[in-house]
Amino acid sequence: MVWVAKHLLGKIIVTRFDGIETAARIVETEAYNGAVDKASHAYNNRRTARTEIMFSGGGKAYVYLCYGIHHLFNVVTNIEGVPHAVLVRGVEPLSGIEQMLLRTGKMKADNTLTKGPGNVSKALGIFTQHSGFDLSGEELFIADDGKKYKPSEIAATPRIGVDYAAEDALLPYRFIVKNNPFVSGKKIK
DNA sequence: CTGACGATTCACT
DNA sequence: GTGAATCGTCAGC
Repeated sequence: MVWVAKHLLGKIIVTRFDGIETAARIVETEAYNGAVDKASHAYNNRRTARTEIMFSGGGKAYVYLCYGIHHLFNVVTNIEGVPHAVLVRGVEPLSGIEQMLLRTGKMKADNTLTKGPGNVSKALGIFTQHSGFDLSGEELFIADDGKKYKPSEIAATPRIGVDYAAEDALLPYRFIVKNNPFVSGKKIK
């Protein structure tokens, strides 16, 4: 379901935790192609307590704690039993920016506020406890205001930070909005 | 139960 | 450019 990652560009992530609403438009995603993708946690249908959420069917959040510090937010995209997910790597703040500054401890709303998967989750207030949340619920969901990016505004590139996945790291499963300051990946790894 | 390590970020050289 | 921070998850004993 790689096309879903492309389709998610321009959609809006809305969170309503503790009565506070924040919203941000998705400008960068990465697809994780389940059983046949070495970069996926569910590679070879590896089924554990953590990856169980990806097997439970699409429309749910999968949040994973990485390096003991960063919470990475994914959207589960396939049918029950097929562990496909899309990682949100970059968003553009729309509302609740004051709250995002509070959560991240930043003073200014510059492009580092929601650039990179760890910052996205932090700014939106998403943590591992939200893993498994249904995205059609009231606290955490995907909205669509009709914004569409033209094909010429979108680029597909290899994924970032998954070099350990060998040849699968070269697959063009990362989708970005060209020239958007909230797209990550300036650094080379 | 124990040890190794990661879908990253940030401070420092 | 390099390396530390930091802890849940998973494989192995």
